[in-house]
Amino acid sequence: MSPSRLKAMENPWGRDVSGEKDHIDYAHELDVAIKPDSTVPLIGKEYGYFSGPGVPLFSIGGGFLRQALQQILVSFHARRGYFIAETPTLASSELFKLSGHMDFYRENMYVFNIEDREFTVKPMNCPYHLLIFLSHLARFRNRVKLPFKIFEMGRVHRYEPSGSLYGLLRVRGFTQDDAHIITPEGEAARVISDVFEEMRSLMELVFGLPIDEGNVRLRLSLSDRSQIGTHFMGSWEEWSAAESALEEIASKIAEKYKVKVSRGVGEAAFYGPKIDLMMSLRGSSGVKEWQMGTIQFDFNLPRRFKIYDYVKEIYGDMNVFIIHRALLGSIERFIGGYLEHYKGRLPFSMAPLQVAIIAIKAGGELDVKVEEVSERVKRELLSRGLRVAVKESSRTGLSGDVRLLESSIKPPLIVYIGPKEVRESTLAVAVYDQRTGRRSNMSVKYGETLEELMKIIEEQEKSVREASGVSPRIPADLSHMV
RNA sequence: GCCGCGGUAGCUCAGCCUGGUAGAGCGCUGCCCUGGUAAGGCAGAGGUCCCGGGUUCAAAUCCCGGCCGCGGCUCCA
Repeated sequence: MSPSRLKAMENPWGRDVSGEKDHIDYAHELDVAIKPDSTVPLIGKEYGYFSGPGVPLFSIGGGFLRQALQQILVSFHARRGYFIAETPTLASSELFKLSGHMDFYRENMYVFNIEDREFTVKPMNCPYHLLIFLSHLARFRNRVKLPFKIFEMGRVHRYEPSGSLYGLLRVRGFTQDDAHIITPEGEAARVISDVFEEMRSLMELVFGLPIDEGNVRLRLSLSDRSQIGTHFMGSWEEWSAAESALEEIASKIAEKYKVKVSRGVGEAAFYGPKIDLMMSLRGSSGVKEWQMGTIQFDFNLPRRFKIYDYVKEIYGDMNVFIIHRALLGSIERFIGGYLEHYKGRLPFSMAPLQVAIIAIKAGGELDVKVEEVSERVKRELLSRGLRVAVKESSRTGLSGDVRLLESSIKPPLIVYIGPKEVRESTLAVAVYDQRTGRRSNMSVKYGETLEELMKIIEEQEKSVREASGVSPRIPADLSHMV
Protein backbone atom coordinates (compact mmCIF):
# COMPACT_ATOMS: atom_id res chain seq x y z
CA MET A 1 0.00 0.00 0.00
CA SER A 2 1.30 3.41 -0.92
CA PRO A 3 2.31 5.90 1.76
CA SER A 4 -0.21 8.47 0.53
CA ARG A 5 -3.01 5.99 0.84
CA LEU A 6 -1.86 5.01 4.29
CA LYS A 7 -1.96 8.62 5.31
CA ALA A 8 -5.42 9.05 3.90
CA MET A 9 -6.53 6.06 5.90
CA GLU A 10 -5.16 7.45 9.11
CA ASN A 11 -7.17 10.61 8.94
CA PRO A 12 -10.84 9.80 8.62
CA TRP A 13 -11.07 7.63 11.71
CA GLY A 14 -7.85 8.57 13.42
CA ARG A 15 -6.63 5.00 13.33
CA ASP A 16 -3.02 4.04 13.20
CA VAL A 17 -2.75 1.60 10.37
CA SER A 18 0.98 1.73 9.84
CA GLY A 19 3.09 -1.37 10.24
CA GLU A 20 3.52 -4.68 8.54
CA LYS A 21 0.07 -5.65 7.45
CA ASP A 22 -1.50 -6.65 4.20
CA HIS A 23 -4.69 -5.21 2.78
CA ILE A 24 -6.78 -7.89 4.43
CA ASP A 25 -5.62 -6.69 7.80
CA TYR A 26 -6.66 -3.18 6.94
CA ALA A 27 -9.93 -4.61 5.76
CA HIS A 28 -10.56 -6.08 9.16
CA GLU A 29 -9.84 -2.86 10.89
CA LEU A 30 -11.97 -0.94 8.48
CA ASP A 31 -14.81 -3.37 8.78
CA VAL A 32 -15.05 -2.21 12.34
CA ALA A 33 -14.14 1.36 11.61
CA ILE A 34 -16.62 1.90 8.84
CA LYS A 35 -19.63 1.19 10.97
CA PRO A 36 -18.46 1.92 14.49
CA ASP A 37 -22.02 2.22 15.74
CA SER A 38 -23.51 -0.63 13.81
CA THR A 39 -25.17 -2.41 16.67
CA VAL A 40 -27.26 -5.54 16.89
CA PRO A 41 -30.35 -4.27 15.08
CA LEU A 42 -28.53 -4.37 11.82
CA ILE A 43 -31.28 -4.00 9.30
CA GLY A 44 -28.94 -2.39 6.88
CA LYS A 45 -29.83 -0.29 3.91
CA GLU A 46 -29.09 -3.22 1.66
CA TYR A 47 -31.69 -5.42 3.32
CA GLY A 48 -34.48 -3.15 4.47
CA TYR A 49 -35.61 -0.77 7.15
CA PHE A 50 -38.37 -0.24 9.66
CA SER A 51 -41.65 1.09 8.36
CA GLY A 52 -43.12 1.41 11.82
CA PRO A 53 -42.51 0.32 15.39
CA GLY A 54 -41.41 -3.29 15.29
CA VAL A 55 -42.41 -3.59 11.65
CA PRO A 56 -39.43 -4.53 9.49
CA LEU A 57 -39.73 -3.88 5.78
CA PHE A 58 -37.45 -6.06 3.73
CA SER A 59 -36.19 -4.20 0.73
CA ILE A 60 -34.72 -5.51 -2.50
CA GLY A 61 -31.68 -7.15 -0.93
CA GLY A 62 -33.74 -8.44 1.97
CA GLY A 63 -36.30 -9.79 -0.47
CA PHE A 64 -33.76 -11.96 -2.27
CA LEU A 65 -32.29 -13.05 1.03
CA ARG A 66 -35.65 -14.07 2.44
CA GLN A 67 -36.89 -15.82 -0.67
CA ALA A 68 -33.65 -17.77 -1.01
CA LEU A 69 -33.85 -18.76 2.64
CA GLN A 70 -37.48 -19.73 2.19
CA GLN A 71 -36.65 -22.01 -0.74
CA ILE A 72 -33.91 -23.62 1.31
CA LEU A 73 -36.15 -24.12 4.34
CA VAL A 74 -39.13 -25.41 2.39
CA SER A 75 -36.99 -27.93 0.58
CA PHE A 76 -35.08 -28.82 3.73
CA HIS A 77 -38.33 -29.76 5.46
CA ALA A 78 -40.11 -31.31 2.50
CA ARG A 79 -37.33 -33.84 1.98
CA ARG A 80 -37.59 -34.76 5.65
CA GLY A 81 -41.25 -35.67 5.35
CA TYR A 82 -42.92 -32.43 6.34
CA PHE A 83 -45.99 -31.32 4.42
CA ILE A 84 -45.92 -27.68 3.40
CA ALA A 85 -48.75 -25.32 4.29
CA GLU A 86 -49.51 -21.64 4.12
CA THR A 87 -52.17 -20.34 6.47
CA PRO A 88 -53.94 -16.96 6.69
CA THR A 89 -52.78 -14.01 8.72
CA LEU A 90 -56.34 -13.16 9.71
CA ALA A 91 -58.53 -15.40 11.75
CA SER A 92 -61.95 -15.29 13.24
CA SER A 93 -61.26 -15.03 16.94
CA GLU A 94 -63.41 -18.14 17.39
CA LEU A 95 -60.44 -20.24 16.28
CA PHE A 96 -58.20 -18.72 18.90
CA LYS A 97 -60.90 -19.03 21.54
CA LEU A 98 -60.99 -22.74 20.81
CA SER A 99 -57.22 -23.00 21.11
CA GLY A 100 -57.16 -21.10 24.38
CA HIS A 101 -55.09 -18.21 23.04
CA MET A 102 -57.88 -15.72 23.72
CA ASP A 103 -57.79 -16.76 27.37
CA PHE A 104 -54.03 -17.16 27.90
CA TYR A 105 -52.39 -15.03 25.21
CA ARG A 106 -54.83 -12.22 24.45
CA GLU A 107 -52.62 -9.44 25.80
CA ASN A 108 -50.16 -10.22 23.00
CA MET A 109 -52.78 -10.34 20.27
CA TYR A 110 -54.21 -7.80 17.86
CA VAL A 111 -57.99 -8.15 18.14
CA PHE A 112 -60.51 -6.02 16.28
CA ASN A 113 -64.10 -5.89 15.06
CA ILE A 114 -65.45 -5.66 11.53
CA GLU A 115 -69.18 -5.80 10.79
CA ASP A 116 -69.78 -6.86 14.39
CA ARG A 117 -67.54 -9.89 14.11
CA GLU A 118 -64.35 -10.23 16.07
CA PHE A 119 -61.10 -11.02 14.27
CA THR A 120 -57.51 -11.50 15.30
CA VAL A 121 -54.18 -11.39 13.56
CA LYS A 122 -52.66 -14.79 14.17
CA PRO A 123 -49.97 -14.76 16.87
CA MET A 124 -49.14 -18.43 16.22
CA ASN A 125 -49.70 -20.94 13.46
CA CYS A 126 -50.62 -23.97 15.54
CA PRO A 127 -54.44 -23.73 15.46
CA TYR A 128 -54.41 -23.65 11.68
CA HIS A 129 -52.02 -26.57 11.45
CA LEU A 130 -54.25 -28.60 13.73
CA LEU A 131 -57.25 -27.76 11.54
CA ILE A 132 -55.31 -29.08 8.56
CA PHE A 133 -54.48 -32.29 10.40
CA LEU A 134 -58.13 -32.74 11.38
CA SER A 135 -59.37 -32.20 7.85
CA HIS A 136 -56.90 -34.81 6.57
CA LEU A 137 -58.08 -37.26 9.23
CA ALA A 138 -61.67 -36.62 8.23
CA ARG A 139 -61.02 -37.18 4.54
CA PHE A 140 -58.31 -39.83 4.50
CA ARG A 141 -58.95 -41.59 7.82
CA ASN A 142 -56.27 -44.06 8.85
CA ARG A 143 -54.36 -43.61 5.61
CA VAL A 144 -52.89 -40.54 7.29
CA LYS A 145 -49.58 -41.78 8.63
CA LEU A 146 -48.29 -40.76 12.03
CA PRO A 147 -46.16 -38.93 12.92
CA PHE A 148 -47.87 -36.28 10.79
CA LYS A 149 -45.57 -33.32 10.15
CA ILE A 150 -46.66 -29.97 8.78
CA PHE A 151 -44.38 -27.01 8.03
CA GLU A 152 -44.97 -23.38 7.24
CA MET A 153 -42.97 -20.19 6.96
CA GLY A 154 -45.57 -18.58 9.13
CA ARG A 155 -45.71 -14.85 9.59
CA VAL A 156 -47.18 -13.98 12.95
CA HIS A 157 -47.87 -10.69 14.70
CA ARG A 158 -47.65 -10.17 18.40
CA TYR A 159 -48.07 -7.09 20.49
CA GLU A 160 -44.76 -6.47 22.26
CA PRO A 161 -44.31 -3.49 24.59
CA SER A 162 -42.84 -0.62 22.57
CA GLY A 163 -39.83 -0.38 24.85
CA SER A 164 -38.93 -4.02 24.39
CA LEU A 165 -38.50 -3.76 20.63
CA TYR A 166 -34.90 -4.47 19.76
CA GLY A 167 -33.95 -4.06 16.14
CA LEU A 168 -34.57 -7.23 14.19
CA LEU A 169 -34.09 -9.31 17.29
CA ARG A 170 -37.41 -8.30 18.82
CA VAL A 171 -40.14 -7.14 16.47
CA ARG A 172 -43.92 -7.20 16.29
CA GLY A 173 -44.28 -9.00 13.00
CA PHE A 174 -42.04 -11.97 12.39
CA THR A 175 -41.80 -15.22 10.53
CA GLN A 176 -41.38 -18.58 12.14
CA ASP A 177 -39.94 -21.62 10.44
CA ASP A 178 -42.74 -23.37 12.19
CA ALA A 179 -43.86 -26.96 12.18
CA HIS A 180 -46.18 -29.16 14.16
CA ILE A 181 -45.76 -32.86 14.56
CA ILE A 182 -48.59 -35.07 15.72
CA THR A 183 -46.86 -38.15 17.05
CA PRO A 184 -47.89 -41.29 18.91
CA GLU A 185 -46.81 -41.03 22.51
CA GLY A 186 -44.33 -43.87 22.14
CA GLU A 187 -42.46 -42.14 19.34
CA ALA A 188 -42.29 -38.72 20.94
CA ALA A 189 -38.77 -39.11 22.30
CA ARG A 190 -37.38 -40.17 18.93
CA VAL A 191 -39.28 -37.41 17.14
CA ILE A 192 -37.84 -34.78 19.45
CA SER A 193 -34.33 -36.07 19.06
CA ASP A 194 -34.76 -36.14 15.25
CA VAL A 195 -35.88 -32.54 15.40
CA PHE A 196 -32.75 -31.62 17.28
CA GLU A 197 -30.65 -33.30 14.64
CA GLU A 198 -32.49 -31.27 12.00
CA MET A 199 -31.67 -28.15 13.96
CA ARG A 200 -28.03 -29.09 14.07
CA SER A 201 -27.69 -29.76 10.35
CA LEU A 202 -29.52 -26.58 9.42
CA MET A 203 -27.26 -24.49 11.62
CA GLU A 204 -24.09 -26.21 10.54
CA LEU A 205 -24.61 -26.89 6.86
CA VAL A 206 -26.64 -23.88 5.85
CA PHE A 207 -25.21 -21.27 8.18
CA GLY A 208 -21.84 -22.64 9.21
CA LEU A 209 -22.72 -22.30 12.88
CA PRO A 210 -21.56 -25.42 14.66
CA ILE A 211 -23.58 -26.45 17.69
CA ASP A 212 -21.24 -26.96 20.59
CA GLU A 213 -20.73 -25.95 24.16
CA GLY A 214 -18.96 -22.77 23.14
CA ASN A 215 -21.92 -21.03 21.57
CA VAL A 216 -25.01 -23.01 22.46
CA ARG A 217 -26.89 -24.07 25.54
CA LEU A 218 -30.25 -25.72 25.95
CA ARG A 219 -32.84 -24.23 28.21
CA LEU A 220 -35.43 -26.57 29.59
CA SER A 221 -38.32 -24.15 29.94
CA LEU A 222 -40.73 -25.25 32.62
CA SER A 223 -43.91 -23.89 34.11
CA ASP A 224 -44.17 -22.00 37.32
CA ARG A 225 -46.37 -24.36 39.28
CA SER A 226 -47.93 -21.50 41.22
CA GLN A 227 -49.25 -20.05 37.98
CA ILE A 228 -50.94 -23.15 36.58
CA GLY A 229 -54.49 -22.16 35.72
CA THR A 230 -53.63 -18.50 35.31
CA HIS A 231 -50.58 -18.36 33.02
CA PHE A 232 -50.33 -22.02 32.15
CA MET A 233 -53.18 -24.09 30.77
CA GLY A 234 -53.93 -27.58 32.09
CA SER A 235 -53.55 -29.45 35.36
CA TRP A 236 -50.69 -29.90 37.82
CA GLU A 237 -50.52 -33.63 37.01
CA GLU A 238 -50.29 -33.06 33.27
CA TRP A 239 -47.52 -30.51 33.62
CA SER A 240 -45.65 -32.71 36.02
CA ALA A 241 -45.74 -35.69 33.68
CA ALA A 242 -44.85 -33.68 30.59
CA GLU A 243 -42.00 -31.85 32.28
CA SER A 244 -40.29 -34.95 33.61
CA ALA A 245 -40.62 -36.67 30.23
CA LEU A 246 -39.11 -33.65 28.45
CA GLU A 247 -36.36 -33.31 31.01
CA GLU A 248 -35.21 -36.84 30.31
CA ILE A 249 -35.19 -36.21 26.57
CA ALA A 250 -33.32 -32.94 27.03
CA SER A 251 -30.57 -34.52 29.07
CA LYS A 252 -30.10 -37.26 26.46
CA ILE A 253 -29.78 -34.65 23.74
CA ALA A 254 -27.39 -32.62 25.85
CA GLU A 255 -25.20 -35.65 26.36
CA LYS A 256 -25.25 -36.73 22.73
CA TYR A 257 -24.42 -33.27 21.35
CA LYS A 258 -22.19 -32.27 24.25
CA VAL A 259 -24.05 -29.10 25.16
CA LYS A 260 -25.15 -27.75 28.51
CA VAL A 261 -28.76 -27.82 29.62
CA SER A 262 -30.23 -25.59 32.29
CA ARG A 263 -33.71 -25.15 33.73
CA GLY A 264 -35.84 -22.06 33.19
CA VAL A 265 -38.70 -22.05 35.66
CA GLY A 266 -41.72 -20.11 34.38
CA GLU A 267 -40.28 -19.96 30.84
CA ALA A 268 -42.67 -22.55 29.38
CA ALA A 269 -45.26 -21.76 26.70
CA PHE A 270 -48.77 -21.50 28.10
CA TYR A 271 -49.63 -24.87 26.55
CA GLY A 272 -46.57 -26.89 27.55
CA PRO A 273 -42.89 -27.11 28.47
CA LYS A 274 -40.16 -26.71 25.87
CA ILE A 275 -36.50 -27.07 25.04
CA ASP A 276 -35.04 -23.82 23.73
CA LEU A 277 -31.84 -23.42 21.80
CA MET A 278 -29.98 -20.49 23.29
CA MET A 279 -27.25 -19.24 21.01
CA SER A 280 -24.48 -16.81 21.81
CA LEU A 281 -23.74 -14.43 19.00
CA ARG A 282 -20.90 -11.99 18.90
CA GLY A 283 -22.06 -8.45 18.29
CA SER A 284 -20.55 -5.00 18.50
CA SER A 285 -21.81 -4.67 22.06
CA GLY A 286 -20.26 -7.97 23.09
CA VAL A 287 -21.51 -11.51 23.12
CA LYS A 288 -25.22 -11.90 23.77
CA GLU A 289 -27.39 -14.94 24.16
CA TRP A 290 -30.62 -15.25 22.22
CA GLN A 291 -33.33 -17.83 22.05
CA MET A 292 -33.34 -19.22 18.57
CA GLY A 293 -34.94 -22.57 17.87
CA THR A 294 -37.44 -24.22 20.15
CA ILE A 295 -38.99 -27.64 20.60
CA GLN A 296 -42.23 -27.59 22.53
CA PHE A 297 -44.36 -30.24 24.11
CA ASP A 298 -48.11 -29.76 24.03
CA PHE A 299 -50.79 -31.76 25.80
CA ASN A 300 -53.36 -28.96 25.84
CA LEU A 301 -54.16 -28.07 22.24
CA PRO A 302 -54.83 -31.68 21.22
CA ARG A 303 -57.47 -31.91 23.90
CA ARG A 304 -59.06 -28.61 22.95
CA PHE A 305 -59.21 -29.64 19.29
CA LYS A 306 -60.52 -33.07 20.26
CA ILE A 307 -57.56 -34.66 18.57
CA TYR A 308 -57.30 -37.30 21.29
CA ASP A 309 -60.86 -38.39 20.50
CA TYR A 310 -60.50 -38.46 16.73
CA VAL A 311 -57.21 -40.34 16.90
CA LYS A 312 -58.71 -42.98 19.18
CA GLU A 313 -61.71 -43.30 16.86
CA ILE A 314 -59.51 -43.77 13.80
CA TYR A 315 -56.36 -45.53 15.02
CA GLY A 316 -57.76 -47.36 18.00
CA ASP A 317 -56.35 -47.01 21.47
CA MET A 318 -53.50 -44.61 20.88
CA ASN A 319 -52.37 -41.48 22.65
CA VAL A 320 -50.68 -38.69 20.72
CA PHE A 321 -48.65 -35.59 21.54
CA ILE A 322 -48.19 -32.45 19.59
CA ILE A 323 -44.68 -31.16 19.13
CA HIS A 324 -44.35 -27.50 18.15
CA ARG A 325 -40.95 -26.68 16.77
CA ALA A 326 -39.04 -23.93 15.00
CA LEU A 327 -35.45 -24.57 14.03
CA LEU A 328 -34.30 -20.98 13.53
CA GLY A 329 -37.10 -19.64 15.69
CA SER A 330 -37.78 -16.40 13.92
CA ILE A 331 -36.31 -15.56 10.54
CA GLU A 332 -36.02 -11.91 11.56
CA ARG A 333 -34.24 -12.62 14.83
CA PHE A 334 -31.98 -15.21 13.30
CA ILE A 335 -31.01 -13.04 10.35
CA GLY A 336 -30.50 -10.04 12.62
CA GLY A 337 -28.18 -11.98 14.88
CA TYR A 338 -26.41 -13.62 11.99
CA LEU A 339 -25.75 -10.36 10.13
CA GLU A 340 -24.34 -8.83 13.28
CA HIS A 341 -22.23 -11.87 14.06
CA TYR A 342 -20.73 -11.99 10.58
CA LYS A 343 -20.76 -8.23 9.99
CA GLY A 344 -23.22 -8.46 7.16
CA ARG A 345 -21.55 -11.37 5.38
CA LEU A 346 -24.15 -13.85 4.21
CA PRO A 347 -23.66 -17.36 2.85
CA PHE A 348 -23.41 -17.36 -0.93
CA SER A 349 -26.86 -18.83 -1.48
CA MET A 350 -28.56 -16.04 0.45
CA ALA A 351 -26.39 -13.03 -0.31
CA PRO A 352 -28.40 -10.36 -2.16
CA LEU A 353 -25.45 -9.73 -4.44
CA GLN A 354 -23.58 -12.96 -5.06
CA VAL A 355 -21.04 -11.92 -7.66
CA ALA A 356 -19.67 -8.42 -8.16
CA ILE A 357 -17.91 -8.00 -11.47
CA ILE A 358 -15.43 -5.16 -11.53
CA ALA A 359 -14.52 -3.93 -14.97
CA ILE A 360 -11.13 -2.27 -14.68
CA LYS A 361 -10.71 0.29 -17.41
CA ALA A 362 -7.21 1.57 -17.94
CA GLY A 363 -7.75 4.25 -20.55
CA GLY A 364 -6.29 2.05 -23.25
CA GLU A 365 -7.64 0.36 -26.33
CA LEU A 366 -8.48 -2.81 -24.40
CA ASP A 367 -11.21 -0.95 -22.46
CA VAL A 368 -13.86 -1.84 -25.02
CA LYS A 369 -12.94 -5.49 -24.68
CA VAL A 370 -12.97 -5.25 -20.87
CA GLU A 371 -16.51 -3.88 -21.05
CA GLU A 372 -17.60 -6.59 -23.46
CA VAL A 373 -16.22 -9.45 -21.41
CA SER A 374 -17.69 -8.03 -18.19
CA GLU A 375 -21.12 -7.76 -19.76
CA ARG A 376 -20.83 -11.24 -21.19
CA VAL A 377 -19.88 -12.75 -17.84
CA LYS A 378 -22.77 -10.89 -16.26
CA ARG A 379 -25.26 -12.20 -18.83
CA GLU A 380 -24.02 -15.73 -18.52
CA LEU A 381 -24.22 -15.69 -14.73
CA LEU A 382 -27.69 -14.17 -14.90
CA SER A 383 -28.80 -16.93 -17.23
CA ARG A 384 -27.58 -19.43 -14.65
CA GLY A 385 -29.79 -17.78 -12.03
CA LEU A 386 -27.20 -15.78 -10.13
CA ARG A 387 -27.39 -12.31 -8.70
CA VAL A 388 -24.72 -10.11 -10.20
CA ALA A 389 -23.65 -6.54 -10.69
CA VAL A 390 -21.09 -4.89 -12.90
CA LYS A 391 -19.15 -1.96 -11.56
CA GLU A 392 -16.82 0.02 -13.73
CA SER A 393 -13.59 1.04 -12.12
CA SER A 394 -10.16 2.30 -13.00
CA ARG A 395 -6.69 1.37 -11.90
CA THR A 396 -6.48 4.30 -9.55
CA GLY A 397 -10.09 4.08 -8.42
CA LEU A 398 -10.12 0.31 -7.91
CA SER A 399 -9.07 0.30 -4.32
CA GLY A 400 -11.75 2.78 -3.33
CA ASP A 401 -14.41 0.93 -5.27
CA VAL A 402 -13.49 -2.35 -3.61
CA ARG A 403 -13.70 -0.66 -0.26
CA LEU A 404 -17.25 0.52 -0.93
CA LEU A 405 -18.29 -2.97 -1.99
CA GLU A 406 -16.75 -4.58 1.06
CA SER A 407 -18.33 -2.13 3.44
CA SER A 408 -21.83 -2.12 1.98
CA ILE A 409 -23.33 -5.02 0.06
CA LYS A 410 -20.40 -7.40 0.67
CA PRO A 411 -20.61 -9.86 -2.20
CA PRO A 412 -19.18 -13.33 -1.49
CA LEU A 413 -17.44 -13.33 -4.90
CA ILE A 414 -15.65 -10.51 -6.66
CA VAL A 415 -14.59 -11.07 -10.23
CA TYR A 416 -11.96 -8.67 -11.58
CA ILE A 417 -11.80 -8.15 -15.31
CA GLY A 418 -9.18 -5.79 -16.66
CA PRO A 419 -6.77 -5.57 -19.58
CA LYS A 420 -4.62 -8.29 -18.05
CA GLU A 421 -7.52 -10.75 -17.84
CA VAL A 422 -8.74 -9.90 -21.29
CA ARG A 423 -5.27 -10.51 -22.72
CA GLU A 424 -4.94 -13.85 -20.95
CA SER A 425 -8.57 -14.97 -21.24
CA THR A 426 -8.81 -15.35 -17.48
CA LEU A 427 -10.93 -14.07 -14.64
CA ALA A 428 -9.41 -12.98 -11.33
CA VAL A 429 -11.74 -14.25 -8.63
CA ALA A 430 -11.67 -13.28 -4.96
CA VAL A 431 -13.72 -15.62 -2.79
CA TYR A 432 -14.76 -14.62 0.71
CA ASP A 433 -14.31 -17.30 3.34
CA GLN A 434 -16.85 -17.01 6.16
CA ARG A 435 -14.66 -19.09 8.44
CA THR A 436 -11.47 -17.05 8.20
CA GLY A 437 -13.02 -13.73 7.23
CA ARG A 438 -10.58 -13.41 4.37
CA ARG A 439 -10.70 -13.53 0.63
CA SER A 440 -8.62 -15.96 -1.30
CA ASN A 441 -7.60 -15.00 -4.78
CA MET A 442 -7.53 -17.30 -7.75
CA SER A 443 -7.35 -17.06 -11.45
CA VAL A 444 -9.61 -19.15 -13.68
CA LYS A 445 -9.68 -19.71 -17.39
CA TYR A 446 -12.41 -17.93 -19.27
CA GLY A 447 -12.95 -19.32 -22.73
CA GLU A 448 -16.26 -20.15 -24.35
CA THR A 449 -17.85 -21.19 -21.09
CA LEU A 450 -17.80 -20.21 -17.45
CA GLU A 451 -17.12 -23.76 -16.37
CA GLU A 452 -14.30 -22.99 -13.96
CA LEU A 453 -16.07 -20.04 -12.39
CA MET A 454 -19.21 -22.14 -12.01
CA LYS A 455 -17.15 -24.77 -10.24
CA ILE A 456 -16.15 -22.19 -7.64
CA ILE A 457 -19.77 -21.10 -7.28
CA GLU A 458 -21.06 -24.64 -6.92
CA GLU A 459 -18.49 -25.27 -4.22
CA GLN A 460 -19.94 -22.27 -2.39
CA GLU A 461 -23.42 -23.75 -2.65
CA LYS A 462 -22.40 -27.28 -1.77
CA SER A 463 -23.30 -27.58 1.89
CA VAL A 464 -26.62 -25.78 1.42
CA ARG A 465 -27.46 -28.21 -1.34
CA GLU A 466 -26.39 -31.13 0.80
CA ALA A 467 -28.71 -30.06 3.60
CA SER A 468 -31.73 -28.94 1.61
CA GLY A 469 -31.44 -30.55 -1.79
CA VAL A 470 -31.54 -27.17 -3.49
CA SER A 471 -29.39 -24.21 -3.99
CA PRO A 472 -31.68 -21.35 -4.83
CA ARG A 473 -31.05 -19.62 -8.12
CA ILE A 474 -32.94 -16.35 -8.12
CA PRO A 475 -31.26 -14.15 -10.71
CA ALA A 476 -30.93 -10.39 -10.53
CA ASP A 477 -28.90 -7.64 -12.09
CA LEU A 478 -28.11 -5.42 -9.13
CA SER A 479 -25.67 -3.14 -10.93
CA HIS A 480 -27.50 -0.05 -9.67
CA MET A 481 -26.69 -1.02 -6.09
CA VAL A 482 -22.91 -1.02 -6.42
C1' G B 1 -45.12 0.29 29.38
C1' C B 2 -40.93 2.67 32.56
C1' C B 3 -35.83 5.27 32.77
C1' G B 4 -31.92 7.49 29.75
C1' C B 5 -29.90 9.12 24.85
C1' G B 6 -30.90 10.50 19.87
C1' G B 7 -33.49 12.25 14.83
C1' U B 8 -29.55 17.97 10.44
C1' A B 9 -27.59 16.30 2.50
C1' G B 10 -28.28 9.48 -0.36
C1' C B 11 -24.80 7.65 4.12
C1' U B 12 -21.88 8.82 8.77
C1' C B 13 -22.02 12.97 11.60
C1' A B 14 -20.58 18.44 13.39
C1' G B 15 -23.42 22.83 14.61
C1' C B 16 -27.63 23.29 19.63
C1' C B 17 -25.01 24.71 25.77
C1' U B 18 -24.58 30.84 24.68
C1' G B 19 -31.05 32.05 19.11
C1' G B 20 -28.93 35.94 13.94
C1' U B 21 -27.41 33.69 5.79
C1' A B 22 -27.10 25.36 6.62
C1' G B 23 -21.58 22.70 7.60
C1' A B 24 -17.74 18.43 6.89
C1' G B 25 -16.25 13.63 5.10
C1' C B 26 -17.97 9.81 2.03
C1' G B 27 -21.31 8.79 -2.01
C1' C B 28 -23.36 11.13 -6.59
C1' U B 29 -22.35 14.17 -11.44
C1' G B 30 -18.42 16.13 -14.58
C1' C B 31 -13.33 16.56 -15.82
C1' C B 32 -8.36 14.76 -15.07
C1' C B 33 -5.07 10.79 -13.60
C1' U B 34 -3.98 5.50 -13.60
C1' G B 35 -0.28 -1.57 -14.52
C1' G B 36 -4.82 -3.50 -10.28
C1' U B 37 -7.80 -5.97 -4.90
C1' A B 38 -10.72 -1.69 1.72
C1' A B 39 -10.03 6.09 0.28
C1' G B 40 -5.65 8.89 -6.81
C1' G B 41 -6.71 14.46 -7.81
C1' C B 42 -9.85 18.83 -8.94
C1' A B 43 -14.62 20.98 -9.59
C1' G B 44 -20.02 20.88 -9.15
C1' A B 45 -24.94 19.65 -7.77
C1' G B 46 -27.45 18.16 -3.50
C1' G B 47 -31.43 20.26 2.72
C1' U B 48 -39.41 20.05 4.76
C1' C B 49 -32.55 20.68 10.14
C1' C B 50 -38.54 14.19 12.16
C1' C B 51 -43.80 16.37 12.83
C1' G B 52 -47.13 19.96 15.39
C1' G B 53 -47.60 23.96 18.67
C1' G B 54 -45.31 27.88 21.90
C1' U B 55 -41.62 31.88 23.32
C1' U B 56 -39.02 35.71 20.37
C1' C B 57 -37.92 41.15 15.98
C1' A B 58 -35.62 36.34 14.73
C1' A B 59 -35.67 29.08 16.26
C1' A B 60 -31.79 23.50 13.56
C1' U B 61 -30.67 25.90 18.37
C1' C B 62 -34.98 27.54 23.96
C1' C B 63 -40.05 25.37 25.95
C1' C B 64 -44.38 21.83 25.45
C1' G B 65 -46.71 17.70 22.91
C1' G B 66 -46.36 13.75 19.35
C1' C B 67 -43.92 10.15 16.06
C1' C B 68 -39.72 7.11 15.10
C1' G B 69 -34.89 5.02 16.39
C1' C B 70 -30.98 3.47 20.05
C1' G B 71 -29.36 1.62 25.22
C1' G B 72 -31.28 -0.47 29.79
C1' C B 73 -35.60 -2.62 32.79
C1' U B 74 -39.78 -5.80 32.16
C1' C B 75 -41.25 -9.38 28.59
C1' C B 76 -40.43 -12.76 24.41
C1' A B 77 -39.25 -16.04 19.02
